[in-house]
Amino acid sequence: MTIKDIARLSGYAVGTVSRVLNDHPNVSETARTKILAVAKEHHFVRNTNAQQLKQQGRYIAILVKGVSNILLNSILEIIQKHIGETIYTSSVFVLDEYDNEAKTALKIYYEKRPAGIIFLGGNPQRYESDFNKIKVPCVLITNQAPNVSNNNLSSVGTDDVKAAEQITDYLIENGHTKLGVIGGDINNSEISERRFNGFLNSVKKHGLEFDFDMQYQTTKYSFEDGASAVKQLISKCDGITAIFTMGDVQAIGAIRMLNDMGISVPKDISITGFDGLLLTQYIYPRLTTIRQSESQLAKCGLAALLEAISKEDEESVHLLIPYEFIEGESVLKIN
Amino acid sequence: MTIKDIARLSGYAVGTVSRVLNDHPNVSETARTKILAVAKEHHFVRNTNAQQLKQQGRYIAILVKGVSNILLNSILEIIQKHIGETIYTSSVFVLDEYDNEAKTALKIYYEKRPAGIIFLGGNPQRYESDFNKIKVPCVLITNQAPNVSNNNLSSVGTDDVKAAEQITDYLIENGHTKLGVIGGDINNSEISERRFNGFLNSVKKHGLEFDFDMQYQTTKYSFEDGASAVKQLISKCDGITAIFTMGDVQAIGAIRMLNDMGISVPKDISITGFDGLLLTQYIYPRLTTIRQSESQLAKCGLAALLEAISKEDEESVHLLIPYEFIEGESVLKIN
DNA sequence: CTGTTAGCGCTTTCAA
DNA sequence: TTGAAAGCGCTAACAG
Repeated sequence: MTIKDIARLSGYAVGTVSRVLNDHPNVSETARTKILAVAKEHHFVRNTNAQQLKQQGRYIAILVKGVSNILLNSILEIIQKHIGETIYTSSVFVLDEYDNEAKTALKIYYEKRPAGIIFLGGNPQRYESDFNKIKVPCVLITNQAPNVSNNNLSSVGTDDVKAAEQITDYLIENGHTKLGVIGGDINNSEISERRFNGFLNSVKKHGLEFDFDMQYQTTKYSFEDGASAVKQLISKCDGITAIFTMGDVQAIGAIRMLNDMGISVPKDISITGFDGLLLTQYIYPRLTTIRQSESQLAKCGLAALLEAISKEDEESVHLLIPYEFIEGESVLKIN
Repeated sequence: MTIKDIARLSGYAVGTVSRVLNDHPNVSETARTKILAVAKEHHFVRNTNAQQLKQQGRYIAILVKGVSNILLNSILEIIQKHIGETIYTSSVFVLDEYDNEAKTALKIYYEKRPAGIIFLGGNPQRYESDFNKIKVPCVLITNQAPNVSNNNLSSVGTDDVKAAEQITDYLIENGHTKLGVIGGDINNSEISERRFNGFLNSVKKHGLEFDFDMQYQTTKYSFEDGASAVKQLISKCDGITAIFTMGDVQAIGAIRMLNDMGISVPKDISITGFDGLLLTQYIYPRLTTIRQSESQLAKCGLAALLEAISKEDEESVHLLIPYEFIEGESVLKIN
C-alpha cells in the first residue's frame, strides 16, 4: 500500500492524497473523506523513510544510556507515547553505560538528520568537541546542563542538590552523625557531583565532619557495585551508622552485602536510596528514598525539545521537576 | 554531502561510489582507495532514509507482551543491539498482558510489511485464523511452538516443563508436601500451562496430592499481583509450607506481603521464583529460582529469524535454551 | 571495471 | 480545488 494505490483506489491524484494525509488546506471535504476512508480500509501507513527523505526534520532521535535502567525505561515509554501524538516520528538508540553518547549522537545526527535529540541519562557535554558539531536542539532528561554555553541544549531534571540535602537531613535528624556515601565518580558525573553537594550542604549545616577519602566510596550504578562498595566503605571507615547511596540499585546491593556480613539494615546500619523505583517498596527493608517523577520528566523534557525545535534562536531552558521523599524502613532512629 | 558530491569530488560516478560504500565486487583498488579517501575527508555518512527507501523489506517488527516485564525488557535490549549491527531496522510494539497478539501482529503485518516478526512473550498461535494470514517468518522468544503446522513459525525458549519439575522436586526433597502455586492463567498462557505441568509431574512423581481450586492462585506478572495473590492463597488454604511461583516478581511481591503479615520467608513459608532476574540474588532472602539465559534467548531467537528470512522455504526451527537452577535461601529444609 | 539510469514512496511546487 | 511532475539520496540493473 502506497499513496499511489490510495490515489488510484480513491480516484484522486497522489498530490491530493498527500495533502489529505498531512492535513494541508485546500482540499475539498469530499476528497478528504473519501481518501481517509480508503486509507483506513486498506490499513495504509506512510513509509517513513520516503517521508523523511523528502522532508528532513520531523524526526526525533532518542538516546538511552544505561542498559536496563528501570527509571529510564519507564520515562522512555511515556515519551514515545507522547511523540506518537505529534507530527514527529522517533526511534530509540540504546547505549551501554560506557559508550560515548556524544559520538553516537553525532553519527545519528549525520545519518538521520533528526530535528532534535533526546538524551535519557548520560551527558554528551563531556565530549564537547563531538557534541558541539550537533546543530539541532537537544534535551537532557534526568540530567542537568547548568552553566552551559551551548544554546542548543536544554535540560529537565530533578533538583538533586535539594533532594540529597533533604534525605541527608533526615538521616541526621534521626541521630546519625557518622555518615558514609556510596556514589558515582564526582569528577565525571555531574549528577553524582550534585547529589554529593546536597549531601555536603546538610552535613555542614548540622556542623558535622566529613572526610572524603575515608567516608566516600566511588562506584558504578549496579547491584553488584553497590555490594562491593559497601564492603570497602565499612572496612576503611569505622563507626559509620548510616549510608547515603546515590541510587536505589546500589542501596539494594549494599543491603544485600551487609546482610551477608551479618550486619543488619537498619538495626546496625541505616541506608537511603535515590530514584524511587517501584521495586524499592517491595524489598526488605522498604527503602527510604527520593522518587523522581517519571511522567513529569518525560512530559516536560519532550515539551522543551519541541519548543526549541519550533522556535529557533530561542534561549534554551533548564527545568527542575519536583521530587518526592519516600520514608521507608531502612533508616533507624537512634536519638 | 551526498554520494553525488563524493562522485564529483573523486572523479567517479555515483554507481561506483555506491559499490565501494557497499563493499560490492567489481571495483578497482584504485577507485576504492580514492573514493574512500574522499568520503573520509568530507565526513561523508550515508543517508539511511534513502538507503532504506530503496532497500525495502529490511524491517523487523518486535512485539513485546507484558508491560514492564524485566526479563523481556532485558532480552529486548539485547535484540535491539544486535539488530543495530545488521542491515535491518526494527521497532517495538508493547502489548498488555491481555491483548491479542495475533491481531496486533496482523495489523502490523499489513501496515508495515516487515520482513519478519519477533514475539517476545505471548503466543500468537492461540488465534490461528488471524495468525495464519501472516506470510513472513516469525519467531517466538521465551515461548514454544511445539507441534505447529505453520512453517513460518520458529521458536526459542526455555524447557519450562523440565525446569518447573526440577524446582518442584527441590521443594519436595526438602520436605515440603503441601505446596501452593502462584501462576498465570493456565487456560490462556501456554507458558503457565507448561510450568504447571512440570510442577504436576513432580507432585505426582512423589505421590502428593494437589487440589487446584484450593492450592492454585491465578495472577498477573507483577510485584503487586504477587503480593495480593499470596494473601488470597494462604487465606483459602491452610497448612501450605512452600509456594511455587511462576515468576520472580510475583515471588518478590509475595515475600513482601508475607513479611507484612508477620510471616517469615523461608522460616514459615518457603518460596521459589522463576526467570532468574539478577535482582533475585540481591534481595532478602536470595531467591531459589530458574535462570533463563537472556542473552542466549535473544541471540538464538534473532539468528533464527534472520536465517528464516534469508532462506525461504526452510523448515522452521524450535530450540530449547539451557536454563540454570539457582539455589538461593528462600527454601527451608524441613525434613 | 565503470557509467548511466530507473525507480523506492513521498512532499511540494507549479499549472490548470 | 486538483493534477502533473520534479526531485530527496540511494541502490541495482543494464549497458558499455
